[in-house]
Amino acid sequence: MKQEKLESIIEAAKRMFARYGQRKTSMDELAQVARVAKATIYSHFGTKDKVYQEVLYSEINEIVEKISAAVAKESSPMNKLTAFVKTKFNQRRKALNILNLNREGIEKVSPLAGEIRNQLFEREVNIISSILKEGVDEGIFHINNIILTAKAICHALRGFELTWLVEENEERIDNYHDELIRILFYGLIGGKENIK
Amino acid sequence: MKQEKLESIIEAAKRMFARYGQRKTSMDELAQVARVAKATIYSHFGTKDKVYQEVLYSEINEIVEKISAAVAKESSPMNKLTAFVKTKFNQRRKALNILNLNREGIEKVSPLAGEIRNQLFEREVNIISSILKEGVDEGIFHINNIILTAKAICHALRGFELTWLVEENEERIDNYHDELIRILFYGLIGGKENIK
Amino acid sequence: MKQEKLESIIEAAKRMFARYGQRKTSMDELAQVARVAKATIYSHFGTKDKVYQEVLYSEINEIVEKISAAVAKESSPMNKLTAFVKTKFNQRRKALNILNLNREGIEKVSPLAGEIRNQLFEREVNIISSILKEGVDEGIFHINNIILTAKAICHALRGFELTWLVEENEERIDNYHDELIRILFYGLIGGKENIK
Amino acid sequence: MKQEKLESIIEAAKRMFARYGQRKTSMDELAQVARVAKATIYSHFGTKDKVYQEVLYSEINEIVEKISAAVAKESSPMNKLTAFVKTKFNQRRKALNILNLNREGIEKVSPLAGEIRNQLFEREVNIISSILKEGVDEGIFHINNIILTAKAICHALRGFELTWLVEENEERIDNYHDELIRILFYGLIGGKENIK
DNA sequence: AATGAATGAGGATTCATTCAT
DNA sequence: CATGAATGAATCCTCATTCAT
Repeated sequence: MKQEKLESIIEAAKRMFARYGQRKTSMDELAQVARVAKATIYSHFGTKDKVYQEVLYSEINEIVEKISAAVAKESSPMNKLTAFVKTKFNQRRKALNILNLNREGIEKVSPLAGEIRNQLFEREVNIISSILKEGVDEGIFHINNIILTAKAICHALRGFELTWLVEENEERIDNYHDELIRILFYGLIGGKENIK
Repeated sequence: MKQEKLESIIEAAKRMFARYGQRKTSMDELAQVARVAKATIYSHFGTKDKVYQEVLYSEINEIVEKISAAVAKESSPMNKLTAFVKTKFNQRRKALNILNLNREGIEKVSPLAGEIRNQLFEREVNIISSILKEGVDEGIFHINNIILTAKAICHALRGFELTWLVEENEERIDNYHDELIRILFYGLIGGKENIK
Repeated sequence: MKQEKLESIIEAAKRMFARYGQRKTSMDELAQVARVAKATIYSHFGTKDKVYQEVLYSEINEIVEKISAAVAKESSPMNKLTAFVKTKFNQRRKALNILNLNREGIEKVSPLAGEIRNQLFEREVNIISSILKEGVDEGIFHINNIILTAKAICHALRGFELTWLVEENEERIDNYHDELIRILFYGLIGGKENIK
Repeated sequence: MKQEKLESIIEAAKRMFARYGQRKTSMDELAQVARVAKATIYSHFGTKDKVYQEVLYSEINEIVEKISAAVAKESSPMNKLTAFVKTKFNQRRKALNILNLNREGIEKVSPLAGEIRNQLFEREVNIISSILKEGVDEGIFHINNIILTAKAICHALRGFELTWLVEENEERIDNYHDELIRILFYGLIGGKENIK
């Protein structure tokens, strides 16, 4: 397929899936927006679901890349963790579909989509684990089970994803994140008078 | 409408929406399962969405009731917080539709559903705020902005909801929760050597 | 469903399936011809195939009825056999779809259709068997295996069905039938000088 | 076109048309099975129907050849007739598409296909006619109108073709054929006590 | 000659909703 | 109040065929 058309389809799919979700995005409209015949999309992707998956894969790769890069720039575990959270949340606009995965059915919409989502989760857990281990080795973090803690943090962070598209006020969201980071580091008991 | 039929409809709706989601539950099937004519549902609820909302309202009321009761039983803020988390997650089987709201589209599925969901969120934030305030007053918790912290915690907890239906292993989920609670209290830096 | 619309659908289906075959008859056109909404057909029949089967059943019942009646009118086995053949072939215009079953795919088009077709075959075999038995009892026919002979005759008669729609000249077809009947009674060796 | 590719296409077409019928065999699949680009088939054959016809021609030629050879081997008219029937039915596996022509639409599938089919019919009638004439000349067969009788026999034989692919039990089919041959020779009245 | 790409024209089926009885 | 019947609007997908290279 000509690169031009293929990109047009993917681009349109990214936008439309993001805005309307997998279910509500019809192949008719997608073809219209991509300025391509519907059958052209089918000749290349075969299924609506395949198009969706393609978009998803592209997004999680981009996210992980950006996060990894941001984390690598920092030297202390605490800063790395902060960088992780900040970067993850700043990627929100470029990964609207992964987000929607939280808002639309997962297995119900696309069986493979759940798997893709889990892939992202695993990779995030790996990065967090590395950071935590580093912190433990340096004597900064005090954790018994690193993997478990990493997963708990990733689960918790996922909760914020849900807010991204609903809450309009960016500043307020950032405040939540700051607060979450403080809790992560110092807990409700340790206090946060030393932070920032 | 006869009480009997109405209950049959609601009950069927709860089960089917929970299992298939709003979108994938057709009014045809719903009527069939409820042993009622489709038009009967319409004559009473008017819209598929209205049926859905009725189910959601019923569920969030039940959840908040249970959580409030569990929290009231405890005396220390720390135990109250723990009770909150445990109870919230134990309600999962009785509130499958609220859960699905995280997994299916929100506004995309039902405009009002998002509002209902937010209602639950607000009520949870209120409960958490009360607990935090109590802890601050007693000098146990060290927090600057209580509301902000409460919201951050609620957001974080929401992340775990997503896991409920996917993860099969209950025990593992409980471990995550324990770990999260520890982090909430002591943070990554404070350690958790004093807990449990 | 109102009798009126239902009949309109069945009638249109009979005509269209007969003319275009199951595959080439689109539900869109069928609905249009029946002056009914496409969904109306689906609400009653559920599937294109179900509509087809309904038509088929109706036709084989009519055929068997007519044949049975015609056979019952005759007294001698030879005349009964002749009546069978003549009547069967005169029903052709009223059972175009059963005919088409020979010309379109059977299992390939509709799994059940093959079964329905076989049903007709079985009933025809039964009628022929009765006639043959009568003839044998009266000492007119000389046959070892009645069932086998009945089936062979029915198979052979089926071959003529294929011609019905292709051959235009009715008279010529009738000649073939006369010839076939003579062969059936006297064979190639016995000659036919005594007949008619 | 390279001989290799052309043969690959024809061979694949024979198999696929035989198994799925003209309609259900898509050019996409055919190209895939033949390991050729779809457009390659079109550049050579022009139309799906042309491919089909090519296959049909090839098959009827083979059938007639085999039948003629088998008939030529026998000397008595009765044995020739028997050889005709046996050989015709033994060719069934090598001429699946001609068979399918009885099971799929004819004109509806391919306008020319009907003609090709008739060609086979005519050639079969010619062979039978020759045999019958020989029998009449030798005083063995007693027939008034040879052509008519030949056609009637061919029509009847066609009825058995339909059974070939449905009935699984070969032995049972052979019994029907024996029975048919007996009827052809001796009729229902003449009896068959002298046969075999 | 061979092909990858593109497409127009359907085609079956689903579904929320309305309405006369 | 309850319902059987009817429907318009979508929706995903298939396929024979064309065409530039």
